[in-house]
Amino acid sequence: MPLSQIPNASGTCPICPSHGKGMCQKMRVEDLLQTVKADRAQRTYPAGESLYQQGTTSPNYFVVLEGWVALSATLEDGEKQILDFVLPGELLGMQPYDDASFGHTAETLTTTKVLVLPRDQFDEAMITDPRLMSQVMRMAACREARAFDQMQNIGRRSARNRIAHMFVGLFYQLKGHFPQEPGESIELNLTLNHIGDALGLTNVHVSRTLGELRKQGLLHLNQRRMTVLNPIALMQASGYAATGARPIVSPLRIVV
Amino acid sequence: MPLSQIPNASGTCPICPSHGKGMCQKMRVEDLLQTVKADRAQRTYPAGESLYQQGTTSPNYFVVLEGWVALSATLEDGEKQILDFVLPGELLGMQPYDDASFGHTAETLTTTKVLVLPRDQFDEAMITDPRLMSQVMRMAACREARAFDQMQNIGRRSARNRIAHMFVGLFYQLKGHFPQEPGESIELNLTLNHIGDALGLTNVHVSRTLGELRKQGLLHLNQRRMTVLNPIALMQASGYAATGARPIVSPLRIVV
DNA sequence: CGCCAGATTGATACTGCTCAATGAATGTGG
DNA sequence: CCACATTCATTGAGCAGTATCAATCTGGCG
Repeated sequence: MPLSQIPNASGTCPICPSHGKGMCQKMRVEDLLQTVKADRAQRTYPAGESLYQQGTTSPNYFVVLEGWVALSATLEDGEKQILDFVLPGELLGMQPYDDASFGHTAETLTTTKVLVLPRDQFDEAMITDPRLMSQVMRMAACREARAFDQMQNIGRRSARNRIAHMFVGLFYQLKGHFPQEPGESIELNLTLNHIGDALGLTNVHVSRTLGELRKQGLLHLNQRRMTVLNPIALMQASGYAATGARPIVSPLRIVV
Repeated sequence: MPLSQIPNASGTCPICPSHGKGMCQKMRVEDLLQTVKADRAQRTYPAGESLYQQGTTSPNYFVVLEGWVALSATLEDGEKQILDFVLPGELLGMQPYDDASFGHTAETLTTTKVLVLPRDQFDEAMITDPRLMSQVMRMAACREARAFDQMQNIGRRSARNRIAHMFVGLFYQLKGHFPQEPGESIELNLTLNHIGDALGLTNVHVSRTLGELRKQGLLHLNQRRMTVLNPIALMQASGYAATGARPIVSPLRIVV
């Protein structure tokens, strides 16, 4: 039996390429809690706090239920790199070794509601229920793929194209499709500093480049809302148009 | 029972931070084959071939037994980014969805011996044997961590420091410890182009920067052999000295 | 109203890239 | 074993893209 056909999650998600084949799935929080045999422990964080910090360990996994979380690392010289944005439905806290300390910090960008899952119980549940483990494994593979995508973006694209790529990726994650009509917009809970830290640029340069994109009529960013003006040109700049590749969306989302 | 204590792999590895706690393990190929119920199918590739290619699917997983493999992606404009170097003992071919196509190419840098594992059988084995799956999951988490490390390197360090970081990381993976004595050396099966593609630099700039590092007496690269001249200064430049973090080594290695 | 974080803009410096020429090493066929 | 081709590395000159520093502007909020 292929991993994908393990019957566990209920419902399919309309976004991912494997739509309808049972791979991209939604799991209900209560089903998860039952599998893990854990009580519902929800916690709400204001913007700007950390779920866990670089260099520490945590006895919990977290499921993001609402809000945006950024994974970031601070280097020896104080430079910060944002590694990934985590949107609702994803699981945080996986580690290569049980006692490993985190190599990055998970900080909230908005008010964020998370589900707290004791590590012991969750690990135990994965052993007794391979269906769960296989889904977590897929999620891990997905995160690697997203990290690879980011590496290409940072390493090999111009500032202009980096921004376009990131924005289109987030657009797709949030809306479930590529930008098509002029005027479509998403809410970006990000400052220019966040964008710069994610893309290996300074906030100053992000500002200039956004101005350019604006002037060229590709997109518009104002008050944390990004509006697409010219979807064709934006897709072109993002790099998604040429390859036909799609942004990577987690194969599993955990929902209330 | 913590995931780490699932008894499957035999032997511990002397490298990783969890040494001796049963987490970083070696698994023998014959044990793996027995678990997977697969025949021993080995294949040898000359340097410069691909195990699988970006945009395609593969019905196999691969275990690298000997040689170096690079994971790389080519962008719409032909620019190439090397995403990771895969050394012997690691498993390749995990995917977020069953029918997903690869977002990157796995190409051999040297003559490479790999073990070929049919995807169906391996997936099946992971379901029936959670011990195996848990180890693969850890490996996936490790790969994410390594990707994160690379992102920091590319996004936020100078060319000089990027090179130092990468070389120290590879040194650690190969030798099991940080450079300590002047004169210690490793074989890097890489051209300057490979190094540049991994670090988001041009081969020209890598050449210049290596010249500088040489002149400053940190290290020396010649005929694919990197010799450490000043371990202290090199560690400083690599960023490992300041944070105390260690290069990420896979928690599982599959050996003959 | 005043404060403050975030965004914008300008001037200047620097890092790393491009293009191009040359040199060194490696491989190939005769 | 040599002549040649090919790939890889080095070096120089000039340029492009991004950073830095600093000043100013804007909008939200106590």
